[in-house]
Amino acid sequence: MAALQSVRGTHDLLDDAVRRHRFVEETAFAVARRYGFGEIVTPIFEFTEVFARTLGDTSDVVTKEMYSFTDRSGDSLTLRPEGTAGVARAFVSNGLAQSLPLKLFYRGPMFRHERPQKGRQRQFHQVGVEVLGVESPLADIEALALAWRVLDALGVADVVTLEINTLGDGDSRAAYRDALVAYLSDFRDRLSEDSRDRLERNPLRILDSKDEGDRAIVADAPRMADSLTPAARDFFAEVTGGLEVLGIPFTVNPRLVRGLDYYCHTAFEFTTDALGAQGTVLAGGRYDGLIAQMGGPKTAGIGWAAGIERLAMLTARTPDPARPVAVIPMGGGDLAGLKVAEDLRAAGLAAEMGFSGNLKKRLARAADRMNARFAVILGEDEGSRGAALVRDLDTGTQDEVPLASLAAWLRERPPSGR
RNA sequence: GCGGGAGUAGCUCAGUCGGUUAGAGCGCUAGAUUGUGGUUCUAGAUGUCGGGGGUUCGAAUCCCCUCUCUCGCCCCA
Repeated sequence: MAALQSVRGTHDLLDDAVRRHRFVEETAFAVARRYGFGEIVTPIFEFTEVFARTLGDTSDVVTKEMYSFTDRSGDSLTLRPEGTAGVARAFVSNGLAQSLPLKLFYRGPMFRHERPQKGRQRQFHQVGVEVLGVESPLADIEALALAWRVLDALGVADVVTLEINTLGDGDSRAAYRDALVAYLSDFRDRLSEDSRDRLERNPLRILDSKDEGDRAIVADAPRMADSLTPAARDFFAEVTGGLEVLGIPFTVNPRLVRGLDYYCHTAFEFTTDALGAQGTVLAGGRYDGLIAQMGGPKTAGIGWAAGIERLAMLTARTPDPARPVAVIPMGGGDLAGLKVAEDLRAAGLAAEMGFSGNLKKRLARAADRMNARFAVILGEDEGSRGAALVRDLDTGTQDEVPLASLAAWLRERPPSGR
């Protein structure tokens, strides 16, 4: 291993990257709050069974991507690869069935041992929401509306498309799976190697194979829609109908399948073609059986998760950092300058000191690097009158302001955007 | 996990018949200039040439291994 470097697939966030990251996170939560969501924070690691049991034995996440380790007590623990399992576990652990319905927002790091690519890291970050205890498709519609509003608030709604499908209820899914396997088995020899494997483990996944040959075979395969029970069909119709009422654009993609076992009924993905191979930016679906499967009371659930890094790469809107006041002491009065800066900070203003170079250079730095709106010049002349010279770096005008009222003066003139 | 491409200063890169002390631009630091703006000028600092091994009198340059990034597959946010 060369010198000092971060672990493969992990990255430091610096300056702009941090700001973009937080912007995505805060924007998502701000919008979620408008929909009545509260925040939940769960540990970033759990007992391995929490993930193994909920995600399904056949999923790639469980079979080859988990960061698992044995701790000093001999327990097998795993860094969370996704958020829903932990939230579901917390729901059961804390007896939250008493508090239904619940609308929960979460954010934080996730870990998957995958080969890194652009938009794919081993430690990445998600924001996500879960709605628990609402069986009605209204919850699906609201969750999708929230997703749409978040993407819109981030300024990425126009480069993203919503694809949606139904996986049906348990009966629908079992019937469809049988029909699909029966059909595909006839073409077994012509399927790609990957898909022959999928035929055993997860036949639905063959539907969205990228292999040309597979696609030709799949084109004539039986369709999920034909296997849906009337109830499942009605459910999906209500979801799509709701999206139309709310004016949220979408396309039905009958081949859309979700990777994790716990999904049923509604499945959806917001994708973009601006990110290379990792086009999915936000995805989720309904998981009515999950909590019961974990040993809790039968509880409906729907949720989604979005990749913060992927969204951060898409969003052009990064808010500028707050513009500070630049305090520039002259005549060697550095400590006096520090005192003035300290008073401004105590009054709630952002203040930075400009120490080095002559006045000309200090002003240039204040305007350029610090992006300050005002420079407070502490000169000897003004100092003798108990005042400072405040220069507006945007307009070039300056006023002499008594030190006693400096903070109040500045507060009346909040720094505008860059 | 599989297959392709790439790694030289903080950033973008030049450096290929193997040949002294490895370069440029930008950025950084300081000065010109302790009292008025992003320009300019001058000076300066910084590299285990991703890491390890090998070939050679001599390796940033050729060979092997490895690490990381990147593109695609698998899969996913």
